[in-house]
Amino acid sequence: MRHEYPDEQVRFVAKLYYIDHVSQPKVARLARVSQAKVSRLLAVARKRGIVRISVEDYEPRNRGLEQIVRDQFGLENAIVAKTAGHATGDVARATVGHIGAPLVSGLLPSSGTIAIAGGRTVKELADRLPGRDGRHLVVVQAMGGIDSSISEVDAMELGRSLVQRWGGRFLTLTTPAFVPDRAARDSFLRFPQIQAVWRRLDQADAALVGIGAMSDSAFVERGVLTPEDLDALRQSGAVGEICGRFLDHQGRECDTPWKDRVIGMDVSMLRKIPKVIAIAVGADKAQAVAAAARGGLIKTLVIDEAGAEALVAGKASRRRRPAKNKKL
Amino acid sequence: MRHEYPDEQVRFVAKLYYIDHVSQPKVARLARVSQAKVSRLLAVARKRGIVRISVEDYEPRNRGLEQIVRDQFGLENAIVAKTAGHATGDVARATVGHIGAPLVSGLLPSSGTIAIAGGRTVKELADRLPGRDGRHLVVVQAMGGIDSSISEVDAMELGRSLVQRWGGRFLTLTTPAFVPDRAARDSFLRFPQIQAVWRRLDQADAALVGIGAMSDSAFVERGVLTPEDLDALRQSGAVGEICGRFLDHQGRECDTPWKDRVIGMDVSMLRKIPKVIAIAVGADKAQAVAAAARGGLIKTLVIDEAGAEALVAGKASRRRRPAKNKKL
DNA sequence: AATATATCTGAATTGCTATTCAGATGATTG
DNA sequence: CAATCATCTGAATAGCAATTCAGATATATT
Repeated sequence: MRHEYPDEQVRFVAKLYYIDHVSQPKVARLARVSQAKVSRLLAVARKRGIVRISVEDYEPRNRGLEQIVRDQFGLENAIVAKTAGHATGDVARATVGHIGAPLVSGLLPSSGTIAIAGGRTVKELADRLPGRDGRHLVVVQAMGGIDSSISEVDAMELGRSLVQRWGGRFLTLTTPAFVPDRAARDSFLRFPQIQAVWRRLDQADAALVGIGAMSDSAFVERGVLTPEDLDALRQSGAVGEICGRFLDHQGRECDTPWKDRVIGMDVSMLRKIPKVIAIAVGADKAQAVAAAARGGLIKTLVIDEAGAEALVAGKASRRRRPAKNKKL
Repeated sequence: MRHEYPDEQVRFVAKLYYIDHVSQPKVARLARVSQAKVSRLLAVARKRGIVRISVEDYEPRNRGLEQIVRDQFGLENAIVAKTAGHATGDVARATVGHIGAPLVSGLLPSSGTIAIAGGRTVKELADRLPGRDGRHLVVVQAMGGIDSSISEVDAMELGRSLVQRWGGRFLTLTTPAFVPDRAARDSFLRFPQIQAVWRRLDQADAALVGIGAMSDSAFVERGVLTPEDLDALRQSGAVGEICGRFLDHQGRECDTPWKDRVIGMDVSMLRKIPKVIAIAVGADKAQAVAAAARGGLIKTLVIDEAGAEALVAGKASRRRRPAKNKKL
C-alpha cells in the first residue's frame, strides 16, 4: 500500500505555515493541494518532528502545599492542582481533573482490580484518564446505585466508559446504594452474583473515590436522604462521607442506622486497599477530607489549592479546639 | 502605564493549548478569561519565546540550477525558487515572489534610488517585500504609463504601495510609455519635471524589473501594440523586452521605430545601474531572459525552476545554432 | 481632582482550520 | 484479472481562533 507523504512536501508546507505565517488556503495554492491536505501535512509535520513546538515548563502543581498536606495528614501522596485565580466550582473541578488525570494514571496499576466511585469531580478526572492498550484491568463499582436513574457522574457510568477506553472488564454492583435496613442489605449481599463482586471489591488493588461534605450532599439532591437525615447524621458527629459511609472527625464511621443500610465499600475495606486515590475540590470539603485522611482511608489526595488551603488551615483550628476542651 | 501579562498566566495558557491540546474556549474557562484573551496570551507566549516553534530547514532554492544559471550567463546572483510540482502561471509567480522577496529585500540598498517597473511577477514580489523603518529610499517609476488606466500591476501602483510601507518618496514618470514618434518623446523629456525624474533614473542605485517575452505581451493585451507590431518586432530580431525596450538575442536594443517611441529606461541606463534585479517566471521567458543577461542588462535574476531549466536548455541549443551557421 | 492618553477587556464577527464525507486510487488477494 | 481492501483525496462543513469594536480601566499630566 502506498503511504506517507514526502518529507520535502511536508517541510515546504510547514515552513510556509509556521515560519512565514502564510494561511492554509494560500499554502494550499502554492503547494497545489487542497487546504484539507495542508492541514493533514501539518499534522504529519508535527508528528514527524519536522515542526517542534516546545513550551517553557509550567508547574501545574503547588508543591509547597502538597508537602504540607502530605506531612500533616500522613498521606503517601498529595497532588495540589494550581487553579487560575483560585477558581471554584466547575472550573476548579475541570482544572483538578485535567492536572490530576495523567498523574493518577501513573499511580494506577496496569493490571488487577480498581474500585471506582461516582461524583462530579471523579468524573472530571476519569474522563481525562488517557486510554491505554494492554491493560487488563477489572473495574468494580464501589457503591450501589444512588437511585434508579443513572446519571453521568455515577460510578456505573464512569466505570463503563473507563473500560470502554481501556478494554478491561467492568463489574457492577447491581444493588441500590441505600436499603431500608440491615436485613435488606444482608440479603442483597447474600446473592452469589453480588457476593462475587463484593469480594473483588474487598481485594481491590486500588480505588478512585470522591469525598462528600455534609453540605450540598448529592444524596439529598437525588432524594435518597432528606435534609433531616443529614441533620441527624451531623448530630451524630458526621463531617463527611466516602462511598456512602459517614465519617466523624477521626475518620471512623459514625454509628448511626445508616451504617447498616449502605451497600458500598466500608471503612475497613478502604483502609486495606493499597492505593486509595481520593479527589476533592473546594474549601467546604476540608473537614471531610481531613477526616478521611485521619482515618487512614485514603493514601493519595488530589485537590485544588483552595481546598488544600482550607485543609491546612482547618487542621490548625482543630488543634486549638482540644485546647478549648481542656478548659471546659 | 500598566503593561504585559504575568509570565505565570502566559505559561499556564500556553501549556494547556500547545502541550495538552485544549481548545481556546476551554482554556479560557480554566484561565477565567475570554477566548479573545487566550488568543492574545498565546501570541505573547510566542513573542516572549515561552512557546518556541521550530521547523526543520527547508531549502526553498534550487542551488544547483542557480550555480549553472549564474555561470552560464555571468550573473552576479541567481535565485531559482523551487516550485511545487513545477507549478506554472499564477502559482509559480506567487511562489517566486514569496521566496524571492526576503532575498531581494536584502539586496536592495537601504538608501538611495530604486527604479521600479511593472508586471504581474514584479507585483507578486514587491507586495511581499517586508516593510522596514529607517529606510529613506526614493523609488522611481522606470517606464511611462502603459495606458490611461492604472492597473494594479503597473509601476505607478507598485511604487506607490512600496513607499507607503517604506516611508520613502515615490517619483512618477508622468508620461505615456509609448508616444507616436521621436519628436514627441524628446518633447516629453524636455519638460523640467520629467527631466528631473529621468535624471534620477539615470543615477539609480538599483532597479527592480520584469522581463517580457514576445508571446502574451502585456502591451498587446492593453492595446498599445497590435499583434502586427509584435510580428514586425520579431522580424527585426526581438526576442524579449525590458522596460519597453525590445532586445535581440545578444541583448542589444532592436533598431526599430519603437526604439525612439518608448519612454522608459534604456539599455545603456540599465547597464550602468549597479544592481538590476530582474524577475521572470515561466519557460516561455527563457529567450528574453537570456538576451537580457547576455546584454549585461541584469545583474540578479529571480526565476522559477521551469524558467531556469528552459534557460539552461536554451543556452545549449543556441550554441548549436552558430555551429549550423558555420555550415551555411 | 480632573482630564488626557494609552492600554486593556470581552462580545461579536470574520476568517481560518480540522474533520467528515463520498468518491477515487492503487495495492493485494484469490 | 477481477475483487477486495486500505488508504488517499478534495469539497463541504462544523468548529475554532484572530481581529474588530466599543466601552472600561489604569496611569500620567495639569
